[in-house]
Amino acid sequence: MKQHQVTIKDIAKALDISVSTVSRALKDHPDINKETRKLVKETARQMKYEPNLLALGLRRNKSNTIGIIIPEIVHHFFSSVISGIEDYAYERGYNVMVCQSNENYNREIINAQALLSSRVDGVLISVSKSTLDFNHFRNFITQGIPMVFFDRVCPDIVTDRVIIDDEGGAFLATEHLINIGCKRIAHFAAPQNLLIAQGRFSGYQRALRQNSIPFDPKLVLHCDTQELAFEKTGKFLEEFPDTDGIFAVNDSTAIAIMQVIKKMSKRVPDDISVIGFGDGPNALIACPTLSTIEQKGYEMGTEAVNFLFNKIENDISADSFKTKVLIPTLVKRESTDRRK
Amino acid sequence: MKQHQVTIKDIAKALDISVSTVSRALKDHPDINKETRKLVKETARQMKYEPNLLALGLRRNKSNTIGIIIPEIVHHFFSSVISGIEDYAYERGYNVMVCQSNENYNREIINAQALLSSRVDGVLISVSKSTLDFNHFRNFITQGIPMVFFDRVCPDIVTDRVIIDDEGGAFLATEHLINIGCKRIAHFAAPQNLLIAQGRFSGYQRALRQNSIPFDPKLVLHCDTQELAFEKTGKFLEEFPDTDGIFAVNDSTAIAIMQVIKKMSKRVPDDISVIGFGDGPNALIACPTLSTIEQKGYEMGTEAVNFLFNKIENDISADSFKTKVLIPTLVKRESTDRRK
DNA sequence: ATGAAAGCGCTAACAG
DNA sequence: CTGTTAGCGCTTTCAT
Repeated sequence: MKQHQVTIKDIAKALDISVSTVSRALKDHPDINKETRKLVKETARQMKYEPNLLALGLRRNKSNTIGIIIPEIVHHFFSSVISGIEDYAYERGYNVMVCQSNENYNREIINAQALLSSRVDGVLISVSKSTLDFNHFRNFITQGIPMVFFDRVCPDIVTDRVIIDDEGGAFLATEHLINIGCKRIAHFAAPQNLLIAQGRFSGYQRALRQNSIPFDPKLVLHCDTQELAFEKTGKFLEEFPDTDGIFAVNDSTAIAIMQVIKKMSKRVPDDISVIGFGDGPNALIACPTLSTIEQKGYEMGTEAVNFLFNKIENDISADSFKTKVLIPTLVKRESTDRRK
Repeated sequence: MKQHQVTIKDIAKALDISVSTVSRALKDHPDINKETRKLVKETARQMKYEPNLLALGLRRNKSNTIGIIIPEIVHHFFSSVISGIEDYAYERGYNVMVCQSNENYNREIINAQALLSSRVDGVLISVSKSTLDFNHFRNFITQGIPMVFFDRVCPDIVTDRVIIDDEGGAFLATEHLINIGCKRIAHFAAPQNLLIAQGRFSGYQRALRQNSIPFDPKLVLHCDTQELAFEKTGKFLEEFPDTDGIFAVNDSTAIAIMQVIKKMSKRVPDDISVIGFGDGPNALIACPTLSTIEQKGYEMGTEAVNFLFNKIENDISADSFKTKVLIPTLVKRESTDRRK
């Protein structure tokens, strides 16, 4: 059974002084006698006093907690972001509450409510694939709770944002395929309601255009997971056997595509070159190693939480909103290496 | 700036009734008139009322939050555990506070304090590699806060535990190497202060013993990360060129070992067979695909949090402690497939 | 069926 | 330098 945890009242009683003296002594209030302060602190230590954050939060209307809503934790990119957020929050003395939406809109709504109820001081959000309506996020704004979107941002809501230059990254990826000689380049894309998916698609198109390669909508399909790749790649390549390059919207899809290609006894990169997006650890493990676009998750986390703390701690500039765009870089590996 | 969030007081004022009526109406207290209840609930909805969990927690001495202390979030196994915990906690209406120790003892102490201050209702812990003293965890016991260790458990403290049968898993792995014909089997191990490392080492030894293969301490080395594997594998294999099997304490080490072996122009599995432990997604991506021991992270998370809720919600059996042992299974893949 | 008031742990006027 | 008191939002006796 949960015990009564030591309170300042207990300390006060033990020393026969008032709670306010204890409170002040613990936080080095200048008015307090040095002797008293020392005594109080020592007693607190002995009694294993830990301040009650619930009480403090109630009093100050500040929980010292930030919330995260993220599609899924088990994903190298997202867990890297969380790690960055956690490390930075730790330095600043904040706790982190993590909610995963599991790409589910309804769960995202409940997550938002939970964070509202927990009176978090700020939220960091990456929206679920299935989310089309964003009103559940507006409540944070109404309540004056700072909110920063990262990666999967919300198009309709004006807030701070940390994003990758998806368009630019996709452009780099596609142009790289063109440079190594690919003529018929397919794009395995994510659902177009996500801005990141739109950006990557645009970058792909721009690269084709700038290199005078005709855009063929048949070469673009919705396929953004390993499972879908296993399901669709075979049929796709039978239907379009002249495909000689594939730009996949993420690494795990790209790797699955390569595995299917290998099973079909075609070779990567010689018959079909493949490039992904993300540069997780898998890219280096895959055979051939996967060319991809580097996307710094940890850095995205620290940048996002940095924006958040700026808003939380100086509520002055509360209505100027910034967008930080992280510039991705091309990582060339074996899956696009045709020099032979 | 953080706004005043709507309270029951605001609702009471709006309807010109007392706060106690509002409170009761919101939680379907039988004494309340149906009309009133309906009215209150409707008004609450309109005013976007969200109960203040800080106040509730203070009042009830229960935060509806559970804490996790974990070595690192960016790790497939651990993030799977968190995911399991989060999903289950979500179902039960609990929030999850995540702290990562980054394998750092001092940070683990501070994490524990933070969770104590946040008055979490229970904690789930996997200890850091560098932790040798466990007194910071005892405070949870003193405070009557249920605690469950998972995977990296604490040897000295009596609590609920969820572990993998590491000894058994390691036995399976090693015996599999023996069965396919390996004679000189090395073990790339983790620091022996971790119980899991001890277990895996013992399983390795038992398999050798039961198969009458002499145990050679020179074939055991501390090497439990990708980096260490890149650094040490080459030298090791030069020194012991007759090594024909390696059991690595985890998958990422095993995969790095295979990469080094390939660079040395030896073949896996024919010259040296390799087996890992964990069965993360990497095992399937590696070339050759990695034989390994399956370790169910998500299930470990749900089991652990299930133990925790039993303790939290029926504080009756508060001093009977259970240990759940998850039985790992052998997954045979190409890295140990010598049938040719 | 509803209201008044106390109290959870803490801080911050205000008073001495 | 220290103590008294009110109040953060909520629940819960105890009245009515």
